Amino acid sequence: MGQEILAKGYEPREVENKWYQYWEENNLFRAESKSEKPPFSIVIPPPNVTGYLHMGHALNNTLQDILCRYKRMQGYNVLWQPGMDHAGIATQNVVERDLASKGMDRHEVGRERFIELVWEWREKYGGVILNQLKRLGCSCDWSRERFTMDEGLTRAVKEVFVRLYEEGLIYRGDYIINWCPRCHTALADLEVEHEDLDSSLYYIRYLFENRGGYLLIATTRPETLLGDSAVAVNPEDDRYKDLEGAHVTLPILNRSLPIIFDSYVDKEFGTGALKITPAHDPYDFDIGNTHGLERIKVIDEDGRMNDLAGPYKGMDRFECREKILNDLRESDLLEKIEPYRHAVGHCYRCKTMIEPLLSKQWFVRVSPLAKEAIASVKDGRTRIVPVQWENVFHEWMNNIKDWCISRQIWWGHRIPAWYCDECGEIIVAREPPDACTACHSENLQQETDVLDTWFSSALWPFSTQGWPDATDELKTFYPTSVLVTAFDILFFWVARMMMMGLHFTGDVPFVDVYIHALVRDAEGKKMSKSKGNVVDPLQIVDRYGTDAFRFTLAALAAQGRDIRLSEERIEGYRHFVNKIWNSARFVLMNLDEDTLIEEKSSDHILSERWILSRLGQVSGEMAKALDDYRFNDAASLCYQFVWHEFCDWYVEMAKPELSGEDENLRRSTQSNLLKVLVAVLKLTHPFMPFVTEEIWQRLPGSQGSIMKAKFPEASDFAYDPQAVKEMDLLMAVVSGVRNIRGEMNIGPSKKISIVIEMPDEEDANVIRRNIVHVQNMARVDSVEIGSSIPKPKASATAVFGKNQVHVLLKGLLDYDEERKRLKKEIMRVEKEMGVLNRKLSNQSFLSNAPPEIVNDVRKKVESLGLKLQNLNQNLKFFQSIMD
RNA sequence: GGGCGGGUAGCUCAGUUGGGAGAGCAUCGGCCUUACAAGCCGGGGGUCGCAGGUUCAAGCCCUGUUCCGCCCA
Repeated sequence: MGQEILAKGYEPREVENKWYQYWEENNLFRAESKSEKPPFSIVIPPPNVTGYLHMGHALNNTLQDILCRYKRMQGYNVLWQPGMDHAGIATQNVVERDLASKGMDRHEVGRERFIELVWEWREKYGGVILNQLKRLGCSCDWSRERFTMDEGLTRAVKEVFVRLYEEGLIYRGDYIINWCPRCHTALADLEVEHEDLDSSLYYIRYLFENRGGYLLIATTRPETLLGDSAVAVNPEDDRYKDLEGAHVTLPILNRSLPIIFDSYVDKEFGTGALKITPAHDPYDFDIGNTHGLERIKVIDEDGRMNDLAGPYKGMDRFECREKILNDLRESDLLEKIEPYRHAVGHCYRCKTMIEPLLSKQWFVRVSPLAKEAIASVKDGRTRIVPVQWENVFHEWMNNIKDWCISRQIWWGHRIPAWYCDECGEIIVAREPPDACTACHSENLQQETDVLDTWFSSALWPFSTQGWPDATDELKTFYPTSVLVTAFDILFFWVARMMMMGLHFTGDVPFVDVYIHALVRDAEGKKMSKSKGNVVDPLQIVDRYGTDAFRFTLAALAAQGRDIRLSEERIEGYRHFVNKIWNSARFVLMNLDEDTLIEEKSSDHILSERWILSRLGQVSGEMAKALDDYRFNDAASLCYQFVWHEFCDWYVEMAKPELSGEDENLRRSTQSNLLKVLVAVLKLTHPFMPFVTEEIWQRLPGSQGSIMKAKFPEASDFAYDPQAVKEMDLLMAVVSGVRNIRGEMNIGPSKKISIVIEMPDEEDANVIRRNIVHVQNMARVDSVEIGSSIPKPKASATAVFGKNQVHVLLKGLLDYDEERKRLKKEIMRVEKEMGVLNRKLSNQSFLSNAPPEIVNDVRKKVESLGLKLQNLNQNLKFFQSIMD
């Protein structure tokens, strides 16, 4: 009994830092650039450099860590590639706020200095989240950390930009884009969040020229009428058939507007007549192009009315709306206002209302790239799990529009394009050119815009591995094995990585994409700062320990469903951590100093043959579940096995052997306990890295970290069907007695005698051999076993199949209680038999159902029949006593 | 408006080729049985949203319907 005794309860706080440090110091997270081992690689979805850990990160990274630890234990050369993106707009905002607090703005400090300040900020405050990931136990290879603004990744960005430009897949042009007047930059369509708002539909009279009357036009944005260049109606609309060639007068500015015919116009909406403002609405822009209309821009980049807005010049767009409505009212041109609810776009960073603006921007021509990505999913080169996301992916990819990649901010990859002051030539190059390629002028200006952060994130799987160089890392780890992410960046990131990866490496960036759930609060709402329902993962970790938290996330991570996180659930799994701790405590307390795991199987006793059989099955099932990304199944298999098989039955059955006289049996039991505990720790390690390491390190004979142990396989343990069958019988006997105790309120301290009636001699022998366990687990004093023993008087009986267990209860038995209990049981069995008998008397069931199903039903009826017979006899017996 | 997902025990959710409805928590009863009261033993609790249909057999497949959530326009 020389083993170190574990503390009574598991205290995560002390343990976690210690082992994380140990893992790092021993380089256990390091991937090998070249290796004989098969590769397994994951690139982390790079968090923002400004970010703090939230529940989404916690789930996302826990799942990745589970996979990485599992694969490492299976002998793979695992790379978990960590890093961050530079979050252009968000980071710039942070540093600008900093400046503002000192009464400055970025224009005062200038571009160069400002970028220096951002780097300084990044060194000082950026990347907090990476240390937070460490508290979750994440086993990233930190020696390979990357940042999208690093030199290497910047080189990849330039290379990609130049090549795409040369291939004609990047172009610059005047288009309607989404403009954020607060961030002062263009945004991609994806970066606009639509929100339904209660608004109004304004009906405005556009007077006809050269004839009486007016055309009534409905609009949600009256201030844009200043930029109108036409009015459109549907050519099929009978109401407006006679308007061919007619003109109306634009209210207030009194310009003449043609009436045009376009089938885009919805006859049902408003009055069926649409004002066309090509410079301030994406659809109007398209119609304007079709009809060659003038683009009149009346709102500027600050969201203010410009010179062309006439009397409204200088007004804010919302102020202008009110003023125009007033003016229209005064001129009797505002006919009515109807309440109207519609979706309005907002900036995803700052929530400011988006202004669609005509602007010169850089775009990626996406559809040729999308084709390849679509094909790669269709032919299975990339597999999306769960599969239903494939539809969403295809839906979006098939309707994809060009991607606006230029941003009017300073923090980011500056677009490698130069404009010639002399001839206007555009030069796109990897290095700054000395002179214009067309006119040889040296007066060149570099483009001031930077690239969308997602442009660099799209290169992440290969830019982090050294591309465009042909590095060992690329050869070893690309394509990556799986990408783990939430669906909300399926388009932002996943699709774009696929397009870029396929185009530039010729191969998919990842073989699998596992899309996991979104974490919501207990009410099912998305967690957000503005709602104030954010739960800080690190507070949870502080309260319950990392292992309990991680296990909870895994247990809740069912495919295709959102996660509602409740603290009760986490608390429940903290109990599980403690359960494992205490089972280890028990095992260690009962080992000898020289106990070792032995591999003999011939003389194993029933409980050992059984637990090893189950261990093998569970190991196989857990591996299968993890291979299929069914994290919740893997977690619950683990929970069920450890608690309800290992602890509830096997450990209990080891107790008499440990305290018994038989020295050999005692030693082999010790050995087997250790063997099963070791396997349990290994199976659990990917979910609960800390507690398993802590216990592992205290086990006799364990060397190094549990991280390097081999994950158990089904074939590591002998499967013994006979043992499983015998154990079922034993469990039924024990449960039968416990059930009677429970229902009749006979406390465990009251010792009882039982009589077991088993017609089958072999069954009886099984129980005879294991009688000590029946006594121990059911707390029984004396037992009698036989093939036909008359039911003792004053006893309660548990019936299972053809077998019966009578519990002698002289002086303890409440006859009435026992009759009630029997009647209840009889009713239950009769109900069940009724269902099955109806099946058997159904001719079409007998002829159509597979024979094995019919056979099963027959067997069940037979066994239930025996049980019912016994139950009825018992009931009759009690009734005769009562009489 | 288009598309997707979901309604299963009081709560949160599993349920993988259709074949006897499950788990955790909560609840009730009994226990300090020398690993664990963060524990042990036992019990109760569901017309699987509603209505049809296919089938010998439907929580699962089909149709319709209602409610909730999300995505896209």
